[in-house]
Amino acid sequence: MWAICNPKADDDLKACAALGKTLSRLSQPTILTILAASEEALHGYVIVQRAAFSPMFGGSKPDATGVYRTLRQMEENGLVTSQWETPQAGPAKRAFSLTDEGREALRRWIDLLACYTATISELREEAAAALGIATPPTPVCGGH
Amino acid sequence: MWAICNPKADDDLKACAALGKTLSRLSQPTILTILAASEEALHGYVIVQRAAFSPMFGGSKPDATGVYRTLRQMEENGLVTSQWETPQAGPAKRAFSLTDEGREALRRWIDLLACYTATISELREEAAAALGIATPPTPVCGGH
DNA sequence: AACACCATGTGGGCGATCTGCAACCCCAAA
DNA sequence: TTTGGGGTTGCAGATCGCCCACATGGTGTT
Repeated sequence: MWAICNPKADDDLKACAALGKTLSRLSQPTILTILAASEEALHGYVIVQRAAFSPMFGGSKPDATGVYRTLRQMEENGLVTSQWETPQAGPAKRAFSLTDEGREALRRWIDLLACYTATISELREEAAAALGIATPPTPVCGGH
Repeated sequence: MWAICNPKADDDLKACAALGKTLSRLSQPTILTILAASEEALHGYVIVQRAAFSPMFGGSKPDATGVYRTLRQMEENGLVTSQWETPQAGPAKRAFSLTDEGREALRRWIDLLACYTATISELREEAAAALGIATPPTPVCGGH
C-alpha cells in the first residue's frame, strides 16, 4: 500500500538496498482529502479508485483491504460516518462522509505534513553535505 | 523509533486520531548520513547518540535495538562494513564504516527524499484545496 | 442454456515484516 | 553498587499486503 514515487525501477530500489518504497502512515490524510473534496458520501470502492490518482500513488490502486480497514478505524475515531445502502437491485454498500472532527483532523494533518517535508528536506541537506556534494536539484519523480 | 516533529503534544496527536507519529523507513538514510559525515568508523552506540540530533528526532534517542538491527541489515546488503575491536581493557565493540555501495545508496536516497517531500507537499496542497482554504504557511515544527 | 469473465462492493484470514520494550551479557570507573 | 559504555536476544503487538469468499449483475462465448 502507498507506494511513493517509484524513482526509477523496482530493481533500482533493491539495488539501493531496502529503500523502503512505502510511506505507510499517510493513508489517513489521503482518504480524508478525497472525502473532503467530494460533495456526496463515497463508497470505499470509489475511494480506492480515486486514491490511485492521489499524489501518493503512481496511478496504481492501493490495496482495497487496507482502505476499508482505515475507514473503519477512522469511523471508530469519529472522523467519518457511514450509512448502509440496501438498494433493491445490487449488493449492500456503505457510504462514507467526513464529520466535523474529520475536517479538523485534516486541518491538523496539513500542518503535520509540512513538518514532514521540513524534516525530510533537512535530512536530505545533511546527507548531501555529508557526501560533500551540493544539494542537487529535485530529480524527476516518476508516477502519475 | 523515529519520531517526527512532535507538532504540539502527544495528546494533540491522539486528538488528531492516530496521526502516526513515526515515519519509520527513514532509519537507513539517517544512519548512512551519520556514517558519511564521520571520518572514522563509528560504534552503534555512538550512532544512536548522534541520531538523536538528526532532523528525524527532537533530541531524543532512537531505540538502540532498531539501530543495531538496521546496521546488521545494511551490512548484509553491503552498505556498511564492520570490524570487531577487542581491546585488552573494555568490552568487545564493533566499528561500522560506509562502503562505496553505501555512499552510492545515500546518493540515491537524496533523490528519493526529494520525491518524498514533493509527494507530501502535493498531498498537503490537495488537502488544503479540499478544505477550501489557502495553503497555510509552514507552521512551527517542534523538536530539536 | 451454461460457462467464463469482468466490474462493483465489502470484508476475513494468514503470513511476513516491523518495532519497541524488557531483559540479559560484558566491562570499567566512581 | 550504581552509572555509563557497548551489544544482543526474545517476545508481544501492530501493520500491511495478498489471497480468497461473499454478493450482484452485465457481457461475451461456446
